Parts: sequence; structure tokens; C-alpha cells
Amino acid sequence: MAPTPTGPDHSPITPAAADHVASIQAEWRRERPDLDVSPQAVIGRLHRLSGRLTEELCLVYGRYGLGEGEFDVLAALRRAGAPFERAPGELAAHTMVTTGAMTKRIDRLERAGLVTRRRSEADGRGRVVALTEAGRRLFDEAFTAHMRNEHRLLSVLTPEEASALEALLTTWQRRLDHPEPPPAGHPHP
Amino acid sequence: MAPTPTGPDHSPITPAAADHVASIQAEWRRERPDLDVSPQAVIGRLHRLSGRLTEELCLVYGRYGLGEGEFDVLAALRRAGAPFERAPGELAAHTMVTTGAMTKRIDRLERAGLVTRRRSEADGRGRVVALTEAGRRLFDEAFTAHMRNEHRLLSVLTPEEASALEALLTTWQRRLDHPEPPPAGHPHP
DNA sequence: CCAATATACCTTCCATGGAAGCTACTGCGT
DNA sequence: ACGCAGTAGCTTCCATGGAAGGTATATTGG
Repeated sequence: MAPTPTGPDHSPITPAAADHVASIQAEWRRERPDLDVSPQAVIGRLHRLSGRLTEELCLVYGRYGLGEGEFDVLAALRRAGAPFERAPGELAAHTMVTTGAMTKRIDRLERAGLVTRRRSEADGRGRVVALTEAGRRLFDEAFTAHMRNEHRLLSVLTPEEASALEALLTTWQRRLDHPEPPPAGHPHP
Repeated sequence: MAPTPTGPDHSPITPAAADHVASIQAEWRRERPDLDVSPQAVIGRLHRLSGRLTEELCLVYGRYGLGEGEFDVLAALRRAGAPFERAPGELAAHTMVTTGAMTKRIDRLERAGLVTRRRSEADGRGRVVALTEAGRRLFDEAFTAHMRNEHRLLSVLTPEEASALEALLTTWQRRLDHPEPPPAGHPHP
């Protein structure tokens, strides 16, 4: 579905509800008055906003012939620093996909000449994926554009808003990962 | 076996970095000191948290034999209110997928006996997708569990934190949709 | 009424990723 | 040395969704 952000009418796909989530909540309150659907106000909006931002980011990746997956792999290699090498398993862990998916991402990048794959000298089971010079150049350019894009997307928030949002997101993630840290005691079995 | 003093040490796929995003930013500051990567603090965390929450939600969907897509379609039908009917195009718009994807979702739900498909009487081109009694029962049960799950996930935030987060997310989404609303004027042709 | 165009859904093909199993290699215990 | 368990990456199959085009029906101008 072409989002056509510039498109005039196109109301069918984008109900253009000032706030889609709010109207969904209203419908649930009518249909299931027995439930408290207030968490959707946060979780639903987070989900939608995340999707919206990802969509925008992918537009930039696409300009460099990259998908989100390929971009992430190149980023992990670039972040490693010279000589820009990592094992496939490391890359899979960093980008949160299975090793099977990583194999295929590396296949595509190798075919495009952006990375090379060779056997590890230290461990015959292992492989080493390395950024090629072409890969590093393309990625550095793409990443620069990517950061420009992220700045643009974030620029509609004030620095205070962005900072408050960052803190809340960090807190939430941390508390999900570590359910009960405050009450000291019980080191548990 | 890894001692991991404090580490919950789960799967190798989840590096369990206390804050993965922060360490990624540190790497970028070392490798690309020319760029300001601060937006990642917000966008990266939003992306990761969204993925984490979606994962948790899908676990509940799965307990009822539903994928995220099917759950969304059933939700849109259920929200419509009795007799729980909508056109495929409406469903596609509500759930933000293409009509092609919607056709396949409806195929699966129809095969599972959760919805029916019939021709529209008013418009021969149109179809009407309706929740079956079995579909409504299954979904109402699944949705109750889903909301319990969302309450659980949100419960690690205080009501004040949740409310602040909701406000920030709403603001961001709104400003992305409507780039320049404040300077009143130009009702434009 | 007929032709031309628009609409609504479906079909086909392709891209991507997960799950599970396979293969090659390492490293340890005997 | 030798064999076996563990590890790393790869392969296969399947599920899901997007893009583009096809088909049937509706609508409109003549």
C-alpha cells in the first residue's frame, strides 16, 4: 500500500483519525465495558509510532539499496571498528535474529560485494564476516543520511520532551528485564 | 558453565546488555565522532521496546492459535459491534496492511471457522466478512487474556510514568502527522 | 443501452525471517 | 589416539506480507 505521504485525499487507508488509538479505545469501551483497556493507550501508541518511524527509516535505507536487515548487519560490522570483522553468531546476537536469518542476510550482502566471508583461522567451525572497502564506503554514506533522518524525525520534539521520553523508555525496558530489583534481600537459591 | 554473577544469562540471542542501546551509542561515538548519534537514544530504545512488547503479546495470541495478523482482524471485527461484520477493504485499512495480505488473513480465519465470507448484497464487487459465533467466543476469551497481559507489562511503570509516556507518544505521533500546526492562519484554498 | 473508466477483491510471485535439523569442527575424557 | 558431546554455521521448509496485475462489478458520459 503506497503510503503516499504527500497524497491528498486517500482517506480510506489512513482514517486520518486525529488519534486512531483513541477511537479504538472508545469502541472497546462500548463493546467490552467489562474490561479496562487503558494500557492500549500506551502500548498501542508505542506500537504504531514505532512502525511509523521504522517505515521512515527504511525509506533512507532503500535509497542505498539496503533493507533494514542488511543495514543492521553493516552497522554492527562498522561499529566493531577496523578491521570491521565479526562472526556470524555475534552479528545474529547483536541484531536479534536467528543464525538462519543471519546466514541469508550475509548471503545477500556478499552477493552485493559489501562483505566477504572466510574461515576463521583460530576455529575451523567459525567464519569471519568482514566489511569490504566498498561496503564501508557505502555504509558510512548511508549511516550519515540515516542519522540526518533520525534528527529530522526527532526534531518535532523539544529537547526536554525527547529527554523525558528517553528516560521513560529506558526505565520501562530495564524494569521488564529485571522484574524486582529494589527490595534488597533474598539473593534467592 | 558461565558464572555470570549477576546475569540472568538467558539465550545467546538476547545479549542481556544492561542497556544495549547505550553501548551501541558508545561504539558509534568512538567510530564516528563526527556524527551526533543522540537520536538513537530515543528511536533505538523505542524500536527495541516495541519489539519486546510485541513478542510478549504474541505469546498470548499463540495460546489461542492466533498470529498477530489474525488477532488484529478479529479485533477489528469485534470492535465493529454486532453483527460483527466489515468489508475486507475496511479491515485492511484498520489494520494497516495491503488488501492482498488481508485476503490471506481472511483465508486463514475462514479455514479455521472463525469468520465467514459472503458477497455484499448492495455491491456485487464487495464482500462481507463476519465473525462466527465460535470466532466471537474465541476472540473474547483471547482478548480478555490479552488485556490482562497488557496490564501486566504496563504494571512495572507507575501510573504517573505511564501517563507521561502516553502523552509524549501521542504528541510525537501527532506532530509527525501534522508538521506545522501552531502558527494559526492560512486556512488555505 | 453501450463503452470507458473506476472500484473491490483476489491471484501470483517474490522477499524476508523463524524453526528445526544437518554438517563440520573442536576439545575433553579415557 | 579415539570417540563423543558441544558449538558454529548452513540448509530446508514453511509462514507471512508487499507489489503488481487480473477479474468481476459498478458508475458515468454519450
